[in-house]
Amino acid sequence: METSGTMDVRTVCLGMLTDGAASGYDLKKHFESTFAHFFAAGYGSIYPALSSLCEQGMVNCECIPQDGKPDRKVYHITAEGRTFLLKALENPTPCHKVRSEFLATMCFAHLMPDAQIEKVLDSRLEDCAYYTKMISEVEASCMQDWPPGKRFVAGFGKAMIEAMKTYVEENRHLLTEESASKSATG
Amino acid sequence: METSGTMDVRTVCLGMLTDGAASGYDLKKHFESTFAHFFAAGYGSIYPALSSLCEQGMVNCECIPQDGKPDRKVYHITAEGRTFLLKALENPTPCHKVRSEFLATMCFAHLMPDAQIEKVLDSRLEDCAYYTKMISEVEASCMQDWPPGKRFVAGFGKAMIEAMKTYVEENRHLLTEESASKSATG
DNA sequence: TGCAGCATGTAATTTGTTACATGATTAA
DNA sequence: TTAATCATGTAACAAATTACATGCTGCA
Repeated sequence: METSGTMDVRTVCLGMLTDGAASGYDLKKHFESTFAHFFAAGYGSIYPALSSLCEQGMVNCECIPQDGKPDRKVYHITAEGRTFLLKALENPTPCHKVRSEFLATMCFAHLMPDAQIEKVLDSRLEDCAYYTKMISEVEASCMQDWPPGKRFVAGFGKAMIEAMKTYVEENRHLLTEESASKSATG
Repeated sequence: METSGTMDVRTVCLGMLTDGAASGYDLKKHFESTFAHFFAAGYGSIYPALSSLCEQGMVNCECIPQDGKPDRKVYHITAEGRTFLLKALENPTPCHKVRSEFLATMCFAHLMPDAQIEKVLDSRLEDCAYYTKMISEVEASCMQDWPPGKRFVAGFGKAMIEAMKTYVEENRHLLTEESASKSATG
């Protein structure tokens, strides 16, 4: 039985190309903006992904010569590519995985000095602020062009980041000595 | 310059052993319960991690013979292991990564039939329910033994999952034809 | 003078997943 | 009798990260 595919870097690149032809460099920008909060990919996976899609006829490559720079390679999705993408989208239970070294670290907060814990929490809040700002910016610049799915996804990101920020702010006191002595004496 | 380590499977296993000696099989249970919402690891990474920690003197292995079953190998953290763990915890900016094939799929919802979108959303809510229940159960059974960090982490998981559930329930209507025709006619 | 941006790619390495391999005990 | 739990591990594979490699343009 042939199962429906997974949304790996290849397939996400293919999906991005349904919005219009683009180069690997262009796709990287999407991974750094709209997709940044839930799907990471660097040139080291994007370029091989596009080559492989090309070999398999999922995309066509248009080489645009440039002076000085390497040829700009603009990829267009093909009919086969669309079919393949639709198949990948058929998976009824796509995963949503979290891999958090932050939480793994906080599990052992009792082994850390308070100042160190505070730094870790502050850096997490900075990260939240970064993503919140970034999503708001991309929304402001191009949300009107987006299909409903992308709006849903951007809103999802904002909601999750906001929840993270709120939780960290409201519960960080649980992690420090101050609170330990308070609960011991209070 | 020697940078502070990362919280990979090895290091998380080492951290788990600060709670008391345990076997690979025991650690797997932690990965399936308390750590499940933010750190995945299977036997294929746990056993090699423990072997490698043993070789490097981070842990000692106590072999307990059993009838029928293979020897139970119980690992104890050593002083060097503790030093190494503390070093790993020094990273002031531990990452929190999301890899979501669910959101990647929803980006292309406009290419999917409504029924398919609904299935994907329902499966996501089921996943939320699973994690919520699981965290509540482990909290009920052993939260009193936990250091504050673990309580913080469990609460974090519940808050994030709750936020996800709420967002999906309140915004799923944005993704279907029904809403598209409503907004076109309304 | 130097850095950021444009623009591509490969190769080595790291990391983790999946499948394979074994086999007793116990409860439904 | 059949599935789950206990209990370990390896080998092949997949996937992605990092470092390497090149080189022009334009801004500060």
